[in-house]
Amino acid sequence: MSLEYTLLGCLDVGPMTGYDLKKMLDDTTLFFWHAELSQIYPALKQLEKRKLIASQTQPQDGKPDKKIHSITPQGREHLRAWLSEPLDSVPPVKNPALLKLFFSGGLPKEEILDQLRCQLAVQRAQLKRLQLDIPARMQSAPLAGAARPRLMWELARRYGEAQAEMTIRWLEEAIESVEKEVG
Amino acid sequence: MSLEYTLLGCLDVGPMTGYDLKKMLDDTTLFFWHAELSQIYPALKQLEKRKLIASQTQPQDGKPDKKIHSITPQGREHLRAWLSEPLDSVPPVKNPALLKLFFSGGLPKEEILDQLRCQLAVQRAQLKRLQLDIPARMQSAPLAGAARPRLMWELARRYGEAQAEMTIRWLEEAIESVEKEVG
DNA sequence: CAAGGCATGTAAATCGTTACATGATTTA
DNA sequence: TAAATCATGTAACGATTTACATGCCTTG
Repeated sequence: MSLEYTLLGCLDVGPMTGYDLKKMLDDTTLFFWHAELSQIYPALKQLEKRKLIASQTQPQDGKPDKKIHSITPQGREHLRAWLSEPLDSVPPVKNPALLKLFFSGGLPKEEILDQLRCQLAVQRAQLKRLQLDIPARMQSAPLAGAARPRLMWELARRYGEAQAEMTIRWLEEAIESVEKEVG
Repeated sequence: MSLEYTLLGCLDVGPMTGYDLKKMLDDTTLFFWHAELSQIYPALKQLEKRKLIASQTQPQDGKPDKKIHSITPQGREHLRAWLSEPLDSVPPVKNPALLKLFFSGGLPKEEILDQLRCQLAVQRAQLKRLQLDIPARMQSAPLAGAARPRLMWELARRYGEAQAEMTIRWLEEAIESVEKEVG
């Protein structure tokens, strides 16, 4: 259900093709939302049928024609209604790394530590990406100029950064706890 | 795919019914993993067909017969193989709260603040649950006695706690940033 | 000359939620 | 007396992923 609003939210920034939408998601929301092209194209068709977006076709040669989608006034209204709706519960989370750790009590100590060290490397790489790549990509994304959207984007990025930093601290402490443990 | 390992991981602790498995998940892993009964029952059937678990039926009256599932040696081996497999990428995350904020740049300042304050209340409640309810439930969960599993469970709980604390700090700062903002 | 970007999609399969169906016992 | 707990499941729907299909142009 959120994919619908994700696409409307992106198109609220400016007209785009399905391919552009995928790139925009990968460049800006990847660390808190993602979607495949095979999911985006049918969703766009459905949004058009509901008159929440409109499209115009731009002929090309050598490539399939470009279909440029734009949000309609009804679409903008629909998006706005969703944005105003309060989110009053903790979103359901699925964290396979934590799940694995949770069941790893029976493993040899060294294997648990290997797993935790691997996660630590992954998270440190992720933090670097959030501090270097993402800001650059957000800068170059369409209409990043307006003050208010830029603040929102920066807040989202800061969340990702804080999340990665927190996870790194937690992993460092977890490694210590497991190392110290008797048995 | 992870549901399969989740069930094996739980049954590695001791034999249980589908209903018990659901309760165990709700009591211990809820803040990083969950599943519905309608998903658990078919998954158990499939695991039994693959000889990774076995079941025995206990007649009852007034209620459907209990089906008590237990992990087989092959099942234990299967679980172990999964646990040893390194997780070398950032798990894909979906955070609808962050998604909404990301697109809220066009909303009146006060509406953004309402949304953030609502999230703050939700997260404070979540933190309390992680500090009070979850430890109590983990204590009463089957075989919580063994030292190594208990350490893993405590590490998972600490992650949830750190996550909630981080989110609260982030929301407090986000509210300040939006309040201060001109326009 | 292989890989990746550009540009569209469809089809099949899997994963997950919500609703339905049954029915006794216990608790508020 | 209504709701929750115990206990099993199925069916329908919706969301998501993976694989398939096409084909040119650019970059390394």
